Amino acid sequence: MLDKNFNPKSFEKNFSFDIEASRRKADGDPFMVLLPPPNVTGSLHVGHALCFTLQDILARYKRLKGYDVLFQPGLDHAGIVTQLLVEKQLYDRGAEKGSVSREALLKEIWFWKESSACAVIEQLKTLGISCDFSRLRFTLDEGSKRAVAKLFVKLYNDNLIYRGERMVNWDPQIRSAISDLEVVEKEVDAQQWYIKYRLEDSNDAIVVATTRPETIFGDVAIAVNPRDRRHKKFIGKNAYVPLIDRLIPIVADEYADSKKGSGAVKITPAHDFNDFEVGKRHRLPIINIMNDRGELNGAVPEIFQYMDRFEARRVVVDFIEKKGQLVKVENIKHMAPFGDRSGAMLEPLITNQWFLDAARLAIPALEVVRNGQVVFSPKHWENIYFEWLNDIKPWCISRQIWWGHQIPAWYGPDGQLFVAETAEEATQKAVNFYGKNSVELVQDNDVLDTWFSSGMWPFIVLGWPQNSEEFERLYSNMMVVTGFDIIFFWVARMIMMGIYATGKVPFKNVYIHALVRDEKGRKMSKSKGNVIDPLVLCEAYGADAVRYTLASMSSPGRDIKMNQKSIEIGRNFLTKLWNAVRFAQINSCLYCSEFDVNSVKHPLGQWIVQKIKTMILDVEVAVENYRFDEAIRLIQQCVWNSFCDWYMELIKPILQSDSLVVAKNCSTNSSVQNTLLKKDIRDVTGWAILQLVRVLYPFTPFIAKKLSGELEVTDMSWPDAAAIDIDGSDSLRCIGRLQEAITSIRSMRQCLGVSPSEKLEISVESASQELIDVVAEYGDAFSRMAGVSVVRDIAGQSIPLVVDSGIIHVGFGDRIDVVEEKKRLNEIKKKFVQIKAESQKKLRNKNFLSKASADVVQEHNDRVKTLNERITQLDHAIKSLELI
RNA sequence: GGGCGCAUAGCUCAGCGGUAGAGCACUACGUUGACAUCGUAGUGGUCGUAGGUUCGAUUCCUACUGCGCCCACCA
Repeated sequence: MLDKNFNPKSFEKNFSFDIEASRRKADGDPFMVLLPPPNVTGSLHVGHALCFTLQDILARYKRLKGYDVLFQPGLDHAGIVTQLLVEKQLYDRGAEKGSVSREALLKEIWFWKESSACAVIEQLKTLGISCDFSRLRFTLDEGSKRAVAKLFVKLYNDNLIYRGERMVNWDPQIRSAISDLEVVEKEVDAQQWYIKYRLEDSNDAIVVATTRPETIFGDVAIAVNPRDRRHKKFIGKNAYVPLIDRLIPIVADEYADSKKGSGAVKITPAHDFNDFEVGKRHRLPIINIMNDRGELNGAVPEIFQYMDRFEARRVVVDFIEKKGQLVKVENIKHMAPFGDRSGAMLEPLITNQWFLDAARLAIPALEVVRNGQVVFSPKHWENIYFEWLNDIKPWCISRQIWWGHQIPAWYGPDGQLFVAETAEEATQKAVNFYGKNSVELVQDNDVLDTWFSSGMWPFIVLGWPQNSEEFERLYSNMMVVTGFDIIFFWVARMIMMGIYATGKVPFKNVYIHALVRDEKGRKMSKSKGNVIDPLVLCEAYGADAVRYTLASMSSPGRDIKMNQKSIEIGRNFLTKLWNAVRFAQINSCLYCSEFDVNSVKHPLGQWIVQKIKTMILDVEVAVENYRFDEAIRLIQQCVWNSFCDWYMELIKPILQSDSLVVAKNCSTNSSVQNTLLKKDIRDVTGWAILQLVRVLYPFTPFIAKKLSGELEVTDMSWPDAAAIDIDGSDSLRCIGRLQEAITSIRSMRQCLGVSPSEKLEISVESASQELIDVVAEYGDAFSRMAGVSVVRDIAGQSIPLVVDSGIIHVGFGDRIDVVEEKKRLNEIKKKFVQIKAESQKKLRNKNFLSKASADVVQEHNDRVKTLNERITQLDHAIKSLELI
């Protein structure tokens, strides 16, 4: 028997994670969900909780449906983030910066990774994410390493990977290159200095505006716009770079914008992406003045050497000012690039890096989305995908850090490059190349961008490059659920690399879920302190409630604004469900396996069976369309409204009374009939609860498991709605009549301020035979729910209550205010007349009749007819009031 | 500068070419044997603005306004 109090902690913790249940089934159609591997660094946020919950709903739903489901878990080594984190821990423990060797650091990270991985998995389990944890993979495990090396070599041999000196975004804090995607632009307060560059052979000077005066040592030209009259005279002349008096040419280039700054721009090809291009066009030299720490290097005058870039900026400005070459300073706001991980201001820097020719891989990746082989939901994310891939730049894949896949490239003593899957292979190549017996090779120090291995994840986890049966079965049959922020980072790369490596798309469906924001709609971030920890929510409300609420708020194309209190939506619903099942238990409504739902004869039973059948079918559609919000709404409505508010209230008299009014046409021994009826209702109720629990299982697995256990049912399969075949239309109409009558009486009671404890007399003599029958059949429930006793003749005065099926007379003793009551009825009539008039107007419109669909015309005809009846009844009721 | 999304009840959001919905909040009443994490009944909306298409527009189209986001630009 269930406890009186619903306490999720009492059972959620008790369910040790069921690995068996999360394993694949041999039969069934294949379906795979690829969990976006969370960073091994740590704690999951609500966004993860949402993302994983939605995937888990899909995985569990498909399992119940009989699919062969693989829900593949994994962890990402998250190169830069993890290395920074562990380094910081080491420094915090007293290690000196720069003193830790590569081997020592890697050892430390591997050690730390073990415990962190466990913590992440525990969080997944707490949320009830039913991955097959026996198959847990890590993006830096041996299998991943082999696959990465293999693909790298293949790409290299196909000239899709190359090494070269290019300008990249450089993070001076991490001291590594990063990819364009890892650059975040932020608006910053800055200053713009106007500096005089003296001209050669003249006392004249040209004024150049710059926000980066420290880079003047790398200046190789000044560019002006050829159509800029102010500067035309300077073109072809030379100017002296301040402080160092190096002569540089003044060139004409469209890049110079006469509206910006002074109209003349200094060209520093080594430290600006645009200047680099201008430099190439004019064959200008490249002078690199910065080292990898963002300090000025040996190419600058000695006093500036090893000076930090920001310090150098101040000093340079100071010197220029003293020399009288500073014209003015402006305070401006402008966008500057920062590293998304370190937060440091980035430097464009020319370095030797490895690049992937993404543009070539993008061609088929674009095609598969265009032709519908891969479908995004919601659809509009495809535009974002196209936009990025259409203009994709070479991807810088090398990082100057240690934690990651070390690049499978080796150098000979003379710098000769050998790219191979293993050191042995590389050595063999070198031996052949040099014609010697042995060669000492040095492996490239760099590691690959973390997203390189992430992009290979769909086939890595399926054992690529081995072409297993599993791979054949599941690859291309998977589903990816993720946030829009990693469409470029991850989704696009999985498609590109998947097609390249295997010739097939890794998945057909990508569902992009909402972004979880705080209650004010701000993005959650540690610095704002508005982060909600899903574990805290699970602790407070239970994991089911968290899952339920997140799913209910997950409507497409809209971000989720949430606060902790919103989890009450789920908690309250589950409490209601819990109590409903408790009620069933108290009344011995258990699931009976011999029970045949199609044999249900009692209208109440037919009614709830019908409601549940419809709900199941609708939920199926909703889930298949990733409308998790819709699914939750449907379930909640069925459970709370149909099952609890109506069905359970209506069956109470049958279950609880020994002397119930015998159903119509039951002429034989009434106690025998009672017992049969009770048994019938109990069976239906037990059956109904089991269906509700099964439908809820994908969404709220813990409570579903607990409740199905209470019903002594272990088999969890999705209810087969198609097998439910009863004609419940009469029951639906009949219970509908009952509902309307009860609601109307309750409403009138409230309106007249009659205490709920006071029984009212009603008479249904003027109603249709159908309503008379229904009231007779459900007399007890009716009396109880409406707080009335049904009589033939009302003792005192009565008010006519007009419902769909006729007039119910309600006795109100001497409380009746005839004038008020007439007014009320007239208001209702007025509304009906108005609606009727609208329909009639349409029906008089020839265009409407000829152009509107037959259904709609019929609907309006029916409406007019129904309203006529009700208006007649209202008139009748008003007239009867006048007789009082 | 280019693009995308959103605008519906006090709040959070569904919906939809044919009589505007839910949850929360609010008001009134209520602890009748599943449930106060509850029940019953209510209050509350010219569906952002202006045009257009249509027999009919909250729904489709266009423009505009406001909010949010992505990409690009960075002297």
